[in-house]
Amino acid sequence: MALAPDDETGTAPRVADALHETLLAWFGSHARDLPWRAAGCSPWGVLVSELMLQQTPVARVEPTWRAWMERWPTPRDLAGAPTADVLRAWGRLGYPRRALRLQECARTISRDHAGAVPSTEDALVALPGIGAYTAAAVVAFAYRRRSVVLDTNVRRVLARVMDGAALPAPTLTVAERRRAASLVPDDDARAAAWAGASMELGALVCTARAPHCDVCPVVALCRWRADGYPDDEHAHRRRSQPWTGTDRQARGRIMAELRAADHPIPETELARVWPDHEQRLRALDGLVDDGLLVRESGADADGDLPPTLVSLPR
DNA sequence: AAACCGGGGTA
DNA sequence: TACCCAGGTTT
Repeated sequence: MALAPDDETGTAPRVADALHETLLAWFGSHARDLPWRAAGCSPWGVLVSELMLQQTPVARVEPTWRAWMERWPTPRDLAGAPTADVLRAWGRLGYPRRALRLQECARTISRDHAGAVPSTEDALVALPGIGAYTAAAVVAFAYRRRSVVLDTNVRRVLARVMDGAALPAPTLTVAERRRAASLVPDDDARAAAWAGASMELGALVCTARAPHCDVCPVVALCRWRADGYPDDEHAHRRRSQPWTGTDRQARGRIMAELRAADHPIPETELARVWPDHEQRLRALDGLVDDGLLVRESGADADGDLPPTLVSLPR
């Protein structure tokens, strides 16, 4: 009866134990030495890293994170900074709304939490820019407490090892979350280590395109491998996002121009970086709506119609 | 459930 | 060229 499925989850407890032992041991010797994993890193440092790591790879986040934490070591420091400086420091990490949300986050923490990063998922999820994944990650990595950290890497690892699927379903299901929860060790310290280990395996070994099964510590437990690497069942439903010529690219060009400028710029001058008039206006409107840019009327020296100027918010 | 939101690296 | 990558918010 030892290999009978767990009545709640359909998971054999013995498989879970073997996964834990193997993966935690592997993580002990293969974890990357990242600055937000250092012993002295504050919860705020962990939170900042998680916001930056939403959709941006480690290699590009690391230098920005170091400079950011040196400049604004605490939530109160960031809360008091000019938003223009925050957006410039964010640089080319992408999705600049995250920078705005991070500063809002700092202000809420300063005002409602006495400047201390909350340690519960409920309080964390209530903060701007923090969803289920980031809240769980802060609980695990900043406070070393048990949580269910389920990002795209963990989903892929579990889909392969447990389900024998090439990739997880396009959208996270309730059953998937419940199964992931059942695999998190009960103990706080081991649960936090499990979160790091399962993410790390997905990031370094069990990669989406070309997994490195030759060096995988759990290769012997992997159902996807045992089943002969079946194809992705959901391939027909996945579509990649276009980039060239999109509004997103236009927004990026405009933001880059404004970050580089040290004074307001006439709207018409932005035609230099995005010639299409209609699309430029649409992108500009969106950026203003998002609070990433502000419009102001230009100086009116001689009664002519003043040009509209745009700049980063103060 | 689907759309929107950046940008750089790699096969 | 196509696809990948430590998500969250809005509709």
